This record gives sequence, C-alpha cells and structure tokens, in this order.
Amino acid sequence: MSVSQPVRPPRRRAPRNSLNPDRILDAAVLLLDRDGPEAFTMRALAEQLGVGTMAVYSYFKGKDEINDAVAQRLLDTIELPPGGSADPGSELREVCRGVYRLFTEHPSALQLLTLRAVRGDDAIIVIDRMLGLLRRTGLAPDEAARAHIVLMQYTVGSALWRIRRERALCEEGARERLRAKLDALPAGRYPALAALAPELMCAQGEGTALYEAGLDAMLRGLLPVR
Amino acid sequence: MSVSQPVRPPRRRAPRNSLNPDRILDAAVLLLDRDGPEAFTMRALAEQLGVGTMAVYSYFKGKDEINDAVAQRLLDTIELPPGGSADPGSELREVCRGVYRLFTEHPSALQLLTLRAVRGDDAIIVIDRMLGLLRRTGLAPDEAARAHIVLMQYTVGSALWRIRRERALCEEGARERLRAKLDALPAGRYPALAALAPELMCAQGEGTALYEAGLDAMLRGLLPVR
DNA sequence: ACCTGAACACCGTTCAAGT
DNA sequence: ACCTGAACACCGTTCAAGT
Repeated sequence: MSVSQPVRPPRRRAPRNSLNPDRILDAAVLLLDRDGPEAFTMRALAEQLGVGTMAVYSYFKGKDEINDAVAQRLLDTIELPPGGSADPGSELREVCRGVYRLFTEHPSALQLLTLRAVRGDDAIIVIDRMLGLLRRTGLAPDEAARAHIVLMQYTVGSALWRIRRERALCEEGARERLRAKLDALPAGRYPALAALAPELMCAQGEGTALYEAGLDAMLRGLLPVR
Repeated sequence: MSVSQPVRPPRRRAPRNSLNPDRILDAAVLLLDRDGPEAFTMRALAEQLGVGTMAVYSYFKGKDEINDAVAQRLLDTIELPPGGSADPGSELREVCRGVYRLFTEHPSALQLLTLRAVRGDDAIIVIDRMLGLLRRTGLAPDEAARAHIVLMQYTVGSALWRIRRERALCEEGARERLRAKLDALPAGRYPALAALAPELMCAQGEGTALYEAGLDAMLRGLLPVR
C-alpha cells in the first residue's frame, strides 16, 4: 500500500530570511484594504507572505502589535499641504481634508482606530500643525484645543459613516431594499422624512462634497469672524 | 471503581419555555454594556440566560440577527424632547444631545452600529423629527438633508472618540504613560502641541460639554442667521 | 416546538522541535 | 536567529437527538 503524501497547502514558500517587519506590514495593509478587517487573520497574513503562520511571531508579539504598527504607518502617510499660507483658515481646511482622505482611501485605518487603544504619539505632526493653525486664526489656547478635537471627531465620524454606507451598498440587492423601504414609508407618521427622502439619498451619495459642506459649516461656527 | 460524574458547568438551568426574544435581548444588552463587545459571545449569552448555547438559536437565526435586534432596541430608547417649541434651533440641539446620550450610555450601541450594515428603518422617528426641525429653521430641502447627515456624523464621531478614550484610560498605568509621552515631547519640533498639551488634556476630559461646544459651533455654521 | 451535547471549521497563540 | 507543525483554548454554527 502506497503511503499518501500529506495534503500540503499549495503555497510557494518564501526563502529563508526574506521576511522583515516592513514586508509584513505591507501585506497587512493589502489584506486589510482589500478584504476588510474581519478577513484579516494571522493565517491569511502568513499565507499572503508565503510563510508558516508562526513566522510572523518572530517580528511581532501578536496581532495587537501588528494592528498598532499598521495604524501608525497609515497615520504617517497623511498628506499635509505646504505651510506658510497667508490664510490659516483655508490651510486648516486642507489639513482636515487630508485626514479624511486617508480614512476613506484606507478604510482599515478607521476600523483599526476604533478597535485599538489611543496612543499619545498618533499622528503628532498633524495634531501640531492643526493646533498651530487654529492659534493663528485668533483662537485662545483652550478654544484651539477644543476646536481641534471637535474637528477630528467630525472627520472620523464622517469617514466612518461613509465607509459603512458603501460597505452596505455593496451587498446584493441592498440598494433595492433601501428604496423599497423608503417608498413604503407612512407619510402620515413621518411627514418630513417622506418628503425629504430623495434629498437624503442624494446627499448620502455626495461623499467628499458632503464632508466638505459639514467641515465648512463647522469652521464657520468655530473660527472668530474676521 | 466509582464512575465519576462528567464535569457540569455550575449553571442553574432555566425552566423550559421561560426563554423569549425579549429576555435574550435584555441579557445581550447587559453583557455588551458590562463587558464590551469582544466579550459578547453566544456561549456567554447562553450562560447568562442559564441555558444551553444552542437554545438561543430557536429565537434568532444567529449572532448577526441578535446584533441587529439589539441595535434596533437601543435606537428606539433615544429620548426626544417635547415638540412644538417656538425655537426649532434649540429643540434640534436637544434631539442631538439625546442621540449622543444614548451612545455614551450604551457604548455597545455605537460598536454595533460600526459593525453591522445600515438599515433603512433605523431610528426613523429621530430622523423625521430632525428633518422637520431643520426645515422649520428655514433651510431648503437639500440643505436640511445635508445638515441632518452631517450632524449625525459629528455626533457618532464624538461619542466614538469619547468611548475609545475612556476605554483606553481604564487600562493599568495608561494615564501615566500618556502624561510621560506628553512631557517628553520635543518642543522644538512640535511647538504648538507642546504649548497646548495641558489644554488638550483638559478639553478631552470635558466629555459632554465638549460635544456641546462642537454641536453649537456646527449649528451656528449650519443654520441661517436670524 | 423547544432545548440539548457532540462535532466541525474556524480563530489567536503556546510550545517543542527543526535548520 | 528564524521558521515549522502540532496542539490548546477559544469562537459561531450545523446536526442528530432528546423531551
């Protein structure tokens, strides 16, 4: 009787010593952005790298440490506008747009940020830049601090809302189900919603333009009138 | 040799037919709020109910359906202010505060909302109420729709930011580590951040007051001047 | 109809072993 | 030092069985 070979995963083995933290993080970002965070497993990561599951543990203590490192790396790629503009308000606007762009282009960054704990050294360059600009618009120290946090909260919430909606609409027949629900709305009980349903659907689809509308409103309300 | 009894989990069995969807959802909310979403497992839920793991499946198709039902139930508990006030702007403010309060009092609601897909019939009463008030302030239909979404985005982002921070600060020595990081900040490289560190820490701790500061700013920028 | 325990296919991680 | 496979303690869920 011939001894059958054990079933081997059809995986090209990477040569020894070809692994390193950077290659691991590249693969992690790829998987996260392509398949979403729930599909990001240590086994999938190793598979992507062409390596045994436990090889990654030689470079990172565990999954938490990888999540941390991915978040750090992504936050560092936020594109900032050139400094020294005459108008701190519009420069501030550009910084916020840069943060928003990262989160919508890398949905994984957002999900990671909602999962892992806050660290003191996240995106310090961005924070410093925003605080400086807020001070230059004439805000007092405590007002500038509050304005910064509130702007980041809106930016994160806006990106999260958008990602969630786009993920949901990808599902089979989601668009039709949503429309059917809106059409079946009892206009007597929810008059305003029934009347504004088309406008709501339209506004939801505006994406970045909608974010900017809210951002401009918030800046108008936050910054001193000049 | 005496036959040893199999190891039984020390769980009081609930009497037959005592289970129902409401009791299941009560237990789910309890676990979610007390131990956080990562500790909310089907096995823990059954244990809490004093029942075998699979009993819950007689009432819900699976965990997703339970998540959905919990989110629905929590969104329905949002407290709305009495209607018919003369000032739609301040009534709108109250509605937003109500939404914020739900999310900070039930962190689980927020986490569920970021996980599960958007459904058309989430908190319709709240949406209808907000849209009506926005129209009464004098906004055009498309402006009201945009304002509503943007206000919800800020509210969700603000609550998420706060929950995240409070969860992180619960961890052992987190406060000290954060302070150490802020003290070690190179003031030459990050002058604005180094100067405003105390104000930032203070503002982060303000909680609801900080949310309201941002909400008022956003409403100022959003609503027509009267 | 309501509820059970065993089993299956996953997951992150520990451990002893191989090069 | 770098990497491996087996094993452990989890997870959600399927299934056949019991009442």
